[in-house]
Amino acid sequence: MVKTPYVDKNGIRKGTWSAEEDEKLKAYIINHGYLNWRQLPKLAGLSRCGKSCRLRWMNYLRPDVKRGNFSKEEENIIVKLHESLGNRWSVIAAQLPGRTDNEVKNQWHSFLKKRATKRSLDHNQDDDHMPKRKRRVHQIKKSKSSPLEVGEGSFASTDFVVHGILESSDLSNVSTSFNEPCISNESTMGTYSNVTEVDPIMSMFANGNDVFPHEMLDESYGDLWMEPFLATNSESNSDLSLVTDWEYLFHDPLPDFEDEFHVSLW
DNA sequence: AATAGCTTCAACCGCTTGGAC
DNA sequence: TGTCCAAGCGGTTGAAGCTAT
Repeated sequence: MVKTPYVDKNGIRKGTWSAEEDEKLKAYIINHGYLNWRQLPKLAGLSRCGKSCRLRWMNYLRPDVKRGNFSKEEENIIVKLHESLGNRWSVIAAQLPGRTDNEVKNQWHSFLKKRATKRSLDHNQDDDHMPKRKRRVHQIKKSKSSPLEVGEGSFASTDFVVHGILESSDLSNVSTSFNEPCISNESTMGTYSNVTEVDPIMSMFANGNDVFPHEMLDESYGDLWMEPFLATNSESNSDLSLVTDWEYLFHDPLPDFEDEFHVSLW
């Protein structure tokens, strides 16, 4: 399952990483961090391009990468998030501590896609019986490359779009050896903190509830990436209203978490 | 046992984004 | 405002491993 190593015309090594290369990269990053991926291979004594080094570190070498099979809970999260976010693998992966976008993507294509398709078909049969509830149309900042409209799934044809999902939440008790920027999206996600509490939403989800709360934030709540999403207790709910159209999104009854979160329904 | 077809997943490629100037 | 560059993201590829015949 590996690509045969070779050296391209520029003398850049490609393909599978050797154990020696791994060690060099790891040692360099542990000692110096990674400020400039393009310079890094030179400084670390590697004949690789910076991109390749970055990928190797992010997807394989960094200490908090979780190896092994996906749990049922993780699979459920992927399916649910994919329903609302589409192929935004890095965003989805950010909700799965220790999992990379590449892993999530591979898992989706090799297994979960079939499951989700089946689920979607099942749900579509029920669409006519859905409760008609008033829905707010969220305006989204649409980028050229990553439109947020959902192109597939059971609600693709409606007026509903997801404004964004709060990504700054650290949904795990992630601990990392380094005080590095959050790896999945350095530019927007801040840093890993020493989070010791599991997010209640996630713990609820992990505890077997087949539901996942999506929060659609109104523009007025500010930059969605900057908001401290962790409304981990009721004290914080005055600043951050979590708005959801839960049943519409997931065709599931709204779970009983209104005690912990301020949930607005229309 | 041989082999064809399928699955898995590490790695690459090309495009987009965002910051600096 | 436009250009350049580094980093990030998602799609795709390729080869080993697995399974069915």
